[in-house]
Amino acid sequence: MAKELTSRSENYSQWYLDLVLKADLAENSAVRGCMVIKPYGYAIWEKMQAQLDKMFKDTGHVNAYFPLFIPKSFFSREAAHVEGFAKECAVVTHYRLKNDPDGKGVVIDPDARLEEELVIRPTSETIIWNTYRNWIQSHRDLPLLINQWANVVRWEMRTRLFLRTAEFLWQEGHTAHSTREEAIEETVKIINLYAEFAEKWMAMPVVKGVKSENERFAGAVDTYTIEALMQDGKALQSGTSHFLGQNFAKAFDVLFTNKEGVQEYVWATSWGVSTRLMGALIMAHSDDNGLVLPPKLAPIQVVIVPIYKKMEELAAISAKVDEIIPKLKARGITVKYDDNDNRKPGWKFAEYELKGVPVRLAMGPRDLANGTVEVARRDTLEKQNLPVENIDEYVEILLGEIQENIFRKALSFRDENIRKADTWEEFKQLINEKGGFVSAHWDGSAETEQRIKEETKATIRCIPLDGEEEAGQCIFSGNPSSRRVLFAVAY
RNA sequence: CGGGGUGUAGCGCAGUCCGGUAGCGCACCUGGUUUGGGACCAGGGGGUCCCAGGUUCGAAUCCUGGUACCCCGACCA
Repeated sequence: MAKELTSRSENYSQWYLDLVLKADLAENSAVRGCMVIKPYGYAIWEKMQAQLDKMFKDTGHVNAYFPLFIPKSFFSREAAHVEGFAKECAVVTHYRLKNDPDGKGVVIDPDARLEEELVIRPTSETIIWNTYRNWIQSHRDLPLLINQWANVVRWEMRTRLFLRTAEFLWQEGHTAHSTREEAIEETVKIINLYAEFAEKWMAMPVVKGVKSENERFAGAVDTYTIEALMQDGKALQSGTSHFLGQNFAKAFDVLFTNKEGVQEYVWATSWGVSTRLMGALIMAHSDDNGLVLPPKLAPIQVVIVPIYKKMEELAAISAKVDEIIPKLKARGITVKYDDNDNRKPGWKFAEYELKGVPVRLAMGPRDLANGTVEVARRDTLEKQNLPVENIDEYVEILLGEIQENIFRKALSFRDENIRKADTWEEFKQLINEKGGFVSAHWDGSAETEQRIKEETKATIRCIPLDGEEEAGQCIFSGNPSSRRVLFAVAY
């Protein structure tokens, strides 16, 4: 019993941390706030990347790469943007080290000070729009639909593996359009794409909506978001898509000549999802036995464990397994045969449950004699013995079933945890005692939002896109409101 | 940046109050027995006790200064 997980009921955040460490997803590095993503964790991220990249390309986007460093002056161009990001940036001031004159290691060479400091990108709008100025002259150059996969740095004060790290991996899309309508259409297209990815691939239901002014991206006109609900009742912002209006075009002088021959500022969007999605994925489905991964993103979808006493038995089992593996692979299923003799079956069962492998096949002498195999599914922990012929077909169907089942489970949890509040007392009680999303009327003012946050820690997660017009009164101020918004305590 | 805590083997910790041979569990190595839910026995290897200075015959332990990380708040994808 090497790896004990803290249970969720005992201490949810410790459970999360234990899980990330013990499932070998990531660990803290020698650098404060920065993590090492380990091979198993990175393999999950690669699967996410592959699918997202495909979805971006299917919608007409192309990849490019812009520099890690951004001249400091670029940050002063867009006022709201500076305000939002300036505080948390890492800055490069020198370009050379030299041997310490006292003979101890190296020191910064004071003669190597940069003329202009370089900011390590917290996001790339500025460097990209500075570049777009040279790329865009005419409406014929538009739209420009570019994505980049990159790392960014935000000097966060408190960090948590995957959920908030000083350096993180993400993709950031930056598009340029000739009309406001087209840019808004792009913003919405992407938030829908993110929602589809979250639900179909991560099996994680999300609420699509628009951010309030307080929660909006620095420099955006509108921020669209997908919000997910974690098992502890806290919300996690999982992806954002921003309509930037002409703010960055104006800041970086990006103009195009329209069909009428008139110069206009370009319309912009930007959008991103990050390795935070890993945190969301981990928390969305996992249990006290470890990770539960949706089959579509599991690096190993099926593990086969042999059970044997003598080496002859192992040989016989391996021969049978060698027939099964090609059939599974032919169906596009990723399979691992763990015939490592140093670990007992019980150890392997526990280990692969911890790692969230969706399906486990176990085969021993008994199965060999009966022509069967033991099939165990990670989501429900159910086991059954099935005939070994056509097991590949069964496993393929089962993987699909698991994908659906964990989504349904997460969806009903989410839906059970959206509650309406019509009075301030009711609101406070729901936030404090039940958590989850609370749907309530809000007067639309930043002050009210701020006061609610101070008193309950709850913030407006979003104004849901599918919300209906409904006359009501703000739960805090009593002022009139035309629709409900979703509040929650967030990560 | 405020409040609290911790730095001792790869990991988790005891030892520190009261100075005197650096320990335990897991992991690791060797051999054997095991293998249908985290095996057992025997043997073995592994340490600048966070750093610097001080007190002392002698410091993981006492004193001074530093430093790193973790947790709780304010800030955030």
